[in-house]
Amino acid sequence: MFLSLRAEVEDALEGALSELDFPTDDLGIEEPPDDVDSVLASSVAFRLASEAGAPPPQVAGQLANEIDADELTYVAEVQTQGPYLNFLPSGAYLAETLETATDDAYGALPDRDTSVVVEHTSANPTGPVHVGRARNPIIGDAVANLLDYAGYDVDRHYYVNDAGRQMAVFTWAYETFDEDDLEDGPERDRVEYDLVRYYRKGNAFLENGPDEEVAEAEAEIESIMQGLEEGDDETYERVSEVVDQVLSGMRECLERLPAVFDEFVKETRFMRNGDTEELVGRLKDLDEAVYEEDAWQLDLDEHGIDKNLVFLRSDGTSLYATRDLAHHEWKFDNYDRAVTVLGEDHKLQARQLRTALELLGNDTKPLEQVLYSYVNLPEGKMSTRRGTGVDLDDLLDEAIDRARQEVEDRLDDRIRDDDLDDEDVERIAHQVGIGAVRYDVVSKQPTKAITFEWDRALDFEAQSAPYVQYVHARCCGILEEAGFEPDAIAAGEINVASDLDADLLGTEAEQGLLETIGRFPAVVDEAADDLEPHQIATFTREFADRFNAFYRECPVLADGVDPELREARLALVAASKYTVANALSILGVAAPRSM
RNA sequence: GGGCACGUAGCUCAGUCCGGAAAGAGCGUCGGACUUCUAAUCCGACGGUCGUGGGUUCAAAUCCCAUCGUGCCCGCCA
Repeated sequence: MFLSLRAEVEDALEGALSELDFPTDDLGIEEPPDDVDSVLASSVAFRLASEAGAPPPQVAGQLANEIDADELTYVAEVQTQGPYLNFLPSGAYLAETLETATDDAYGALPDRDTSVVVEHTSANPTGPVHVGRARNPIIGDAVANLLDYAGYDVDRHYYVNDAGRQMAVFTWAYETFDEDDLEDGPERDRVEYDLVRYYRKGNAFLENGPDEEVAEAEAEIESIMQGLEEGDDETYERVSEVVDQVLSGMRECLERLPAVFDEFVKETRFMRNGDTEELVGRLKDLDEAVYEEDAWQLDLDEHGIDKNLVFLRSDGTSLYATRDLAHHEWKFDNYDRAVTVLGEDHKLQARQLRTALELLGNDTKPLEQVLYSYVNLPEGKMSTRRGTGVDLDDLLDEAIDRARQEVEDRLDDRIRDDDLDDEDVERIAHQVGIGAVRYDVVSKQPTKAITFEWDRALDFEAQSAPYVQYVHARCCGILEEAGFEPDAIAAGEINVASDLDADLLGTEAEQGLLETIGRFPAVVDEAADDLEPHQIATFTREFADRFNAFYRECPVLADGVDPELREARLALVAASKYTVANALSILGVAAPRSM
């Protein structure tokens, strides 16, 4: 609805400008500050002042006179305030917003008939997922949800690095060492915690072991790499045994968030189907291809990248980057757009990838990257190989424990008489605990550096998930109290009369809430365009503020409330419920029925 | 050394792409509000040379240049 309003305002303003012979290239449309009544405004008058030979406020007046609000559907009135033009929403705008928003798909944009693959996480299958990487699945999942909501046809991919040197090392270590060789037991009863011990042991051995034995190990590792390159089935099986086990454990961890994938794409796929070999041939034919120190590389100096892209080692094996080129051509063949969520430390590689893809004749516009900066510990970087870092499992466990404690502490002074049972407590603990972790990550611009601190990551106060979740629970509480079935609320099947009178919602709190609800689809649209899910988080906070003001000032079910007003307010609560539930679902944060 | 990102209140962050309404939240501090749909809430107070210096503009946190600080990258690793 907001989108229609904006279109209408743009049209009207453009018409007025051309009528007065002013240029129409910049309409100066903006959203006014909170203390202004309008929903949209324009600052064009500033720019026209010199051309018009009149001060801005006078120009604004001329424009306002030129626009006949009676001919507009969603605009009730055009006012000037100094140099600004303010467009006030009409009753029809608010009524249509209310009607549109009382729908469980509110905020979802029309199908764009465009497919997009969102690749995220893609952590090497070397061990437990740690917090240093946790931004990736959380942001990635939200980006995918966001695009889905914005009308794209989304596939979520995890690209599995199962052909790199690390996996060869892991496979060798797994086959070479026994349980007896390992110092400690697994930190957790799950397969990747078990196997990572071999990986760490292997790496330590390669670093500090006796030279002769290390040389033998290196020879074995080299033969595994060669086997993979040649597409040897037995080697593939050996490596797969490690990869598949570790990956299954990591997957379980990610599902706790939950971050789920449509497909785990293994890079060996592009070696075994011949794509990599074919691609290497094409790379060698490029003008930029050079053969230096027995290795094939791309000299990208001319393209502003001073680091060569090595695509074939001197031993003839391909590199991650080589296979990733084949991987991306495959994406281009199968999707209209390709979005990758990756750490800022991969930025240079991303530039090399894009440039090489261009040189190979691909149009790389469909390829977009969302970059985030790593989460570090106060004492430094997290590393799977060295075993430094906080496991995501531990963070989630702690978050749930603290949330459970919170719920139990509050149990005694609950006003609401809804008898939370043990199951509810556990449900709330999970929803709030995990929600808080996700919200904390997804609500910030990904490019900002984060240093991990337990208390900060698990702060339930602040501008956190529980604050927004609580609004949802309040909506549900009111709806339940009004007689709607909890199950229907959970399923989003709240049926309120659609012919009710939005004019009844006349207070500032009600109008402000309705206007905020009306902006939601536009926020989804813009956030999706920018690939910035944190815009949705910012919106949920503004929305929660508005809702709380309404909650404070506008009783819905109290005895003195007129039945018609009660219905209208109930519809507003239902619309609020859908808005906040859907916004939270984009963020991947649970919307609790009660808390 | 070079490239990229970040720098807004004591702390954590919106706002920056696309310049416009005397800089907005939360936490913390201080003071208030539960016989009323859930107080994980709300109201009020205190708190800011938007890193610094220049420039462009009627107008700069926002654009340009320089500079300082922090992070990341500059492997035949991923």
